Amino acid sequence: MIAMSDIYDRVTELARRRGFIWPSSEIYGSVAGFIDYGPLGALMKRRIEDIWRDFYVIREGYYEIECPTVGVEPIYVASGHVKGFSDKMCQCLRCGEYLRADHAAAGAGVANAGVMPADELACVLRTVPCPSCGEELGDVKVFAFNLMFETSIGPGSQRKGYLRPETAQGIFTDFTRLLRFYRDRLPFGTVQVGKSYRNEISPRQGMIRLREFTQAEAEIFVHPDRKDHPRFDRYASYRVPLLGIEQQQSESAPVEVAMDEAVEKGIIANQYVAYYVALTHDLLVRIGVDGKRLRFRQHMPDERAHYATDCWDAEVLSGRFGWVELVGIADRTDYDLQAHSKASGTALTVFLPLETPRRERRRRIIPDMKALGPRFRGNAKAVADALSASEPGPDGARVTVNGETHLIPPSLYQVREEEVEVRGEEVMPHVIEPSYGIDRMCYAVLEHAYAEEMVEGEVRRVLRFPPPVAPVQAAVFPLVNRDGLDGRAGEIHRDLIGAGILAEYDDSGAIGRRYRRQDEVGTPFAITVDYTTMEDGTVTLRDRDTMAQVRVKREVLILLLRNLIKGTTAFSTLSP
RNA sequence: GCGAUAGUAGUCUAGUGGCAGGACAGAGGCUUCCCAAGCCUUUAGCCCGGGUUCGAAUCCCGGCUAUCGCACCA
Repeated sequence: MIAMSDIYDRVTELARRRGFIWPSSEIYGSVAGFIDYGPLGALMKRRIEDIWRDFYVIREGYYEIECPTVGVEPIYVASGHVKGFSDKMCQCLRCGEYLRADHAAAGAGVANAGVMPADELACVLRTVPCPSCGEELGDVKVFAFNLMFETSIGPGSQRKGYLRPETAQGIFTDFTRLLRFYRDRLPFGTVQVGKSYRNEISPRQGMIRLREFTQAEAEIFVHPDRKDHPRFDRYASYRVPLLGIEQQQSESAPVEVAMDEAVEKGIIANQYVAYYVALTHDLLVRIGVDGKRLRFRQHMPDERAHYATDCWDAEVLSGRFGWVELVGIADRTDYDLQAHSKASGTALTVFLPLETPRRERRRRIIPDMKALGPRFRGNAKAVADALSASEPGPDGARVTVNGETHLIPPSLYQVREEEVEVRGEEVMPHVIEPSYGIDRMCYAVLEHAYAEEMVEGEVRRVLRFPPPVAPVQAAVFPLVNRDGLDGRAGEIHRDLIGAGILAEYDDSGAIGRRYRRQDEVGTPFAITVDYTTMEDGTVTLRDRDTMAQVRVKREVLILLLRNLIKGTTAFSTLSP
């Protein structure tokens, strides 16, 4: 067993040396919060993303879209990121410490510091002591630090843009197009996998907190009153370790609960959230996260965003970082669609027809524009709108426009009682959002896959990736480089590549060294050509985890390897 | 961002002012009938920029990065 405090160092050292993860732009000096994926890291990340797509795009049927990483300012004004993502800060002139301006003021007993504009804060702070050095702050500048990267679009016009802080907004801004694509029905979902950016003040923790990172997000649009998942039975009896609000308050351990029970008992708000909690558990275990070091923690009421009704984080136990959030699953209600609808003036609703249209009596007020126009001039339209929405009395209707109340006599409008057919209703969907941090998942898989064991007095280092995640899928070796063994091994290597299997060929040094080299990068299977191969056409197939070997006929090798790599066949079921 | 500590080959490391050394890894070769064996050859390094000095990996200043603490983490 490896000491937990060491594992981060060992994993990152291996990842650096063998081409998984590198510091970015090293020759010019790296920048914190940015990493490069080397050849094997990029492959592994791609495989994890593709497994994610198997779950969400193929199985759930939520098609993937791709939006720009640069977005115009109004998107992020509407989403709340311009306001909510920025902190008012100031720098102490004496000690140079950067401070949250509102925190400093509040700490000195200033009321409403959190909602105070910058110039007022600066004023208040004059006499406030610096929490760091104790000196009065005096004439400090208060400036907004926004966690979004800013940019400008095009020359001259200087239209302001931001690098997206999450992929979700692109899906919301495409809502009407998507609704049409999905033929005006609920529920439907859309996913996006891509880069997002947050200009963290001080990123640490390697791959855990990055300034540029990859997200995989699904936005599932559901009827606000129908949060039962149509395929809930798939995960109804699936058991997941849950650390609910109750367990956190009593500081007790997570409890294993089946999803149907969790919804019935009200631990999880609805079937949709529960379904994606279970699906996420399924997915994370599939890519190589250790199920014993995985839990789902519910956000405490004061922790979750004000619009979310329920939120669960998939957390994974890291030797270095403790419990780390990999995935957030939230019911975002209609917060985003409301915000974008309001800001853009576009209706972001779904027209849902009733099964049987119902007839309704309605009273309609029809303003006489010919008379209203000359009388109210510029305000005529507003008055007419207010009139239509009013409840007229016998003496007329009272309407308030621009703070003025007018009495409109009955001669200026008609009241018509009519029976209308109501064919359906406009509904603003709620959004269920599972949001995955791909880079953190990659790190968690690396850390959980890393193992050291003693073999004949030597340390063997292995990355025990599940075969579908392993960057290199197979290796081919000649036992020795003579008597035609190397030529035969070369043929087999070409066969594998021709079959779409990513295989490496290695004939250097001793066979044991080659096995170890592949163990270290997690290659699950090795094929060795020996003298028996030359006699009867069989090869040795060696398993990374157990180092066990079986003899396999060359004709079935490719089919067998495909099944082993997919995970549909286990090596342990093969006879030696 | 502040404070402390550190930065020498791909990796780990020795080197307190005087020719930068080793181990492992890598490459080429020999050897080798299944798990980092052995032998020969070989590639490769003082984080960046200034300063002090006859002379700096070493001392000083600044920057960058990493680790820890603080702050930050919608």
